[in-house]
Amino acid sequence: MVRWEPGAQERLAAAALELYASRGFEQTTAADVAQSVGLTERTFFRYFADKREVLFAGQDHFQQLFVANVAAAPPEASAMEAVSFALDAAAVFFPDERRPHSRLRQSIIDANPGLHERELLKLARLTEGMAAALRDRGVPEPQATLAAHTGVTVFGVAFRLWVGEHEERPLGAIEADVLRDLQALSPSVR
Amino acid sequence: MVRWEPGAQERLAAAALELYASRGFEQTTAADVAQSVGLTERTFFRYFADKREVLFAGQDHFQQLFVANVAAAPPEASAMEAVSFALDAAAVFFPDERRPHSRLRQSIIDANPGLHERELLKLARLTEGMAAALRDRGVPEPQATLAAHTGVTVFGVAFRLWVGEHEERPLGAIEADVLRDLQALSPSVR
DNA sequence: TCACTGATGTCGGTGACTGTCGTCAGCGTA
DNA sequence: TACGCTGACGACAGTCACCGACATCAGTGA
Repeated sequence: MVRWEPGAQERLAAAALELYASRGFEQTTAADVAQSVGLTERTFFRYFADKREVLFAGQDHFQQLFVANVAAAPPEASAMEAVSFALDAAAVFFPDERRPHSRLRQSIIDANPGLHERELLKLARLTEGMAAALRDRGVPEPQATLAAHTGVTVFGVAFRLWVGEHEERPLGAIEADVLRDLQALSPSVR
Repeated sequence: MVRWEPGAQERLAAAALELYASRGFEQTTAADVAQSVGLTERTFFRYFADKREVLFAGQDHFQQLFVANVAAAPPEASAMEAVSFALDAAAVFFPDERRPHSRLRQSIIDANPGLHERELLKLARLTEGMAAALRDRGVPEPQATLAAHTGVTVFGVAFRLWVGEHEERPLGAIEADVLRDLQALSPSVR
């Protein structure tokens, strides 16, 4: 007989999503989440640095993939072309089957400023990772940072559209449209 | 005889900056800050929603000015030209005399992830405000959001350079350079 | 058989934040 | 002059996020 059920981290993450969605983030204590899967508050904080972080587990994996595709772009590709490669990877990471889950998660985040704040931090880390990967490709500063910001902005705007109600296009198609809109913006300066 | 010294909020903000800088943000309690200016912890939280917010008082004023300049751009100006107007306003808000203070403040923020998180939230609010102002000018979505992101990115990157050591150019000059670098990036896609 | 490991529980503490109520100088008003 | 009101603050108690230290014990390998 096993002493504890396996997969504590996954069970905690699933329970947190459910409770945050039903009761609200602030109305749910870390102890509530832990107790709902037969664990203690202390164990919750062993797996997650804080109460918000539980919604962002797996983010590291996504970032790794996103950034890896910058490095995987052909050597002769320009900075923005490499960014475009990474956007393709992002679209693969979020297939349509994942949309309902992403929508629920996003609704929780949107309902709480603190969670929105954490989401922005994750996007900032994504930007930094991407800028570093571009620098590794030989892109100088500040172009590397600017291209990374551009890529993450396109991803962010496209993702928000993707999880929006009534939206049915796949993420990749939305990204392409957003990127086109962005390019149409620049020439109008000066 | 006055019952209390006036300017409680300003005294608290100044004391917080000083203590966060000397002892570190985490090593300073809200009670420490309050006590150092003869007030109680409770009063600290009457003026500031949380311990981080004290470093971002005045941000509203900046945002107001930034956004107002989008609206003040000539009616025939394009989205990116209106953004460029706002960037000019930002440069006026941060004259060179302000640089030492900004540098100190930034060093505190950079030393703490939680403060960095809050800074990102402020920049996101700036982006939202700017997007709304652009929409008021008749710019459609997602162009309004994209132009706003672009503007805030340029401001953010330029500001970071401005507070960097050895940097002596005024903010406006840096902004112009960054904007030029950004524009040079786009044509390379597709 | 036994030492050891690793995941978890237990306990106690700190500090961020909040609701509520009491206090009192200054001010207007009769 | 007396009186009542208001606004800024203090006092107090409570909740909860988070953390350090130590105990527990099933499983594992020698």
